[in-house]
Amino acid sequence: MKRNHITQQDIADKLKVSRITVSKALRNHPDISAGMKERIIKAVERMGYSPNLIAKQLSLQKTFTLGIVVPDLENCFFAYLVDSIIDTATEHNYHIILTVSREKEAFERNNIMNLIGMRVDGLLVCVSQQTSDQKVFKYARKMKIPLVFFDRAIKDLNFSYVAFNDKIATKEAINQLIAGGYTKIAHFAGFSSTSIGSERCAGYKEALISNGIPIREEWIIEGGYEIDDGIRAFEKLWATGKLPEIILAVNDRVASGAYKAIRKTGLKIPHDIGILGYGFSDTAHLFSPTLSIINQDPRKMGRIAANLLIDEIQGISQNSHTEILIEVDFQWNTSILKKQSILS
Amino acid sequence: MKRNHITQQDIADKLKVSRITVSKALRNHPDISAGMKERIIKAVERMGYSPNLIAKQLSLQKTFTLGIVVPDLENCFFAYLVDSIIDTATEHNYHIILTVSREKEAFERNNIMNLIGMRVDGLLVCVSQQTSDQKVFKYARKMKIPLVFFDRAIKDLNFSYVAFNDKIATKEAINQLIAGGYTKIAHFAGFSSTSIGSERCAGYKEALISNGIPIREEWIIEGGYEIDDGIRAFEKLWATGKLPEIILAVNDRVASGAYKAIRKTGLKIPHDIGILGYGFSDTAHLFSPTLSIINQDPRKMGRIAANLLIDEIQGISQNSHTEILIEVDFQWNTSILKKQSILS
DNA sequence: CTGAAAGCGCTTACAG
DNA sequence: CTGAAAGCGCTTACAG
Repeated sequence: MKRNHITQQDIADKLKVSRITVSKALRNHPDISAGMKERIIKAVERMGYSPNLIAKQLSLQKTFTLGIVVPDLENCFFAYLVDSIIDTATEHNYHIILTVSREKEAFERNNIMNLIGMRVDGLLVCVSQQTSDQKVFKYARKMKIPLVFFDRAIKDLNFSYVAFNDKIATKEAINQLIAGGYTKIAHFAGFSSTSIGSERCAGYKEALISNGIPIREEWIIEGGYEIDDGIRAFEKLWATGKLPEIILAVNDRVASGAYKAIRKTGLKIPHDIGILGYGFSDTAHLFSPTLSIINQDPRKMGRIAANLLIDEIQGISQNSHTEILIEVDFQWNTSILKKQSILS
Repeated sequence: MKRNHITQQDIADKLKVSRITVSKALRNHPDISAGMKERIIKAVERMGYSPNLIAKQLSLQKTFTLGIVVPDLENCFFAYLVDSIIDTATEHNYHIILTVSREKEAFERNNIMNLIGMRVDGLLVCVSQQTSDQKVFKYARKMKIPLVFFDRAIKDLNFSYVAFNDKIATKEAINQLIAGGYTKIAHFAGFSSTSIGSERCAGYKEALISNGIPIREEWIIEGGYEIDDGIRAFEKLWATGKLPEIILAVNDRVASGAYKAIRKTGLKIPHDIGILGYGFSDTAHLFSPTLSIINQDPRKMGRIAANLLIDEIQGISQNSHTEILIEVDFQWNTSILKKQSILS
């Protein structure tokens, strides 16, 4: 199927000038007279000219395109994040080529090589959980392609990265709960083998210890990251017969599972038991009662990562090894009761 | 900042052959001997050659890239949809350039013109709610760029489109509820000015009428599409003192608002009142109890739309004006009680 | 103020 | 089996 695109040459022919004149006029080059520019602009509109950016990119050796690799767009956190990256990129006149790795190392490698082939000006990568081979990243480094990791990073490669300060945020949130009069806090944890799981759990433990509250191992229930894991975790807790005042769930899906399991027993949230999760505002408000969260704002992360990358591309931030840990705030919603001492 | 990319010429120089030989060897052209191919492949790996796809695209006049325009990626429905488009595109070796219109006509136009400038092989567009000017779409048509609308379409332009069959799905779902013994069904509607709002409401009314159930205007509460609209709608309903058995909420956010407002009154879902929403499985299961839905599967829509577009690009489906209405199924989850008559 | 030349990195006929 | 020529649509020095 033949397309109908007009070229600068076509315009030049029509106007009986050289195509260089057209090219210059379109870029508002001082060489060209105002009158000629006007004639050319008119012709461009009349003829429906759309500049071939591919050709422009090839000749400029710059694509004004950023490549993104996310593990999974079905995770709404990443959707918000990508949305925010697109916002920031668009502001700076960059396009976005989006790829998904499905948490598979092979896909990730493929995606990155493809993006390099497309000669993106820079890469924004959240590494898959599987990734162990650093070859493709070393290749990007060798090719001097600016790359910024977000959310998850390979630390020993000296690329810039942006992440949440999970441990500190967790400690801070638990401190607030304790200050609010709570002492019995359980944790539905992820796997200690993942950085998310271990960081969050470490924050939980440290907060308790620093407040002189003994850690009860039976209140740390390692499970996973899905709804069913939250259900199972609560069932396990329920079976012990000793309930905490608060459950800290490792993410919102686990929190949702906890909601379901709690409801089944007839207990009421927040009156009989409170829940705290990690997540972000929009999802938290879908819950009823609204889920209290250690609030990890994906838009903030997206904006920071994209700006960092664009700065590196434009050579503003010279030596590409910046580490940014985003502060996370605690959002106390209706899934946890405020005790009297707090209200006053 | 200078990149370090190797070109075919570099490889040719190293091997003392012509760059055409290299080009042919890389495309596995029969002209080239097996021995030479092997030497070249080796050199490619040793030297870290990554083919410049931009140059390839320019010379082939084909980019193997699809352009997407969605109104908003923060709507998880679109996130799932884009994810599925990427899946399908990747299978067929297409890249994705993703743009977001924020429901703004000007952004949409800009995005499309940019994508055409990037010479995407085809466009996948969900038009913004604002869009009234068809100029940019007529331009795409004139340029013979394959375009497929999804979810929302401009019908009188003869482009292909894929949408959900909202009206029929609604009727079917309500029929099932009625067959299950329910007759008192209220509708928290969107705006009748939007196609989504009017289609769904029309399906609701037709189902009641065809079952001989009178329509009670006070049970059709027009509001909006957000959580707060669901809260307000239930408060209005509650104030009348006459509750239905089931509420049909125009989407999952409105359903979530209804959950909250219902809980506040002390009523229990599903025992005192049941809820049915439009949405998709993953979000529905976050609710507790899980939300019954008229199940609009975004992945299905994404896959169908992408395949349709790719077929048109490859000239398989010749005359680009296919309309596909996706059948929607009813997913009966725990937010609606199954009455005895159904269970048996 | 206008234009001819050379180049970006690839590919596709064509000739030998 | 190998390579020289022309082209994709743009841009950037350079010369007049």
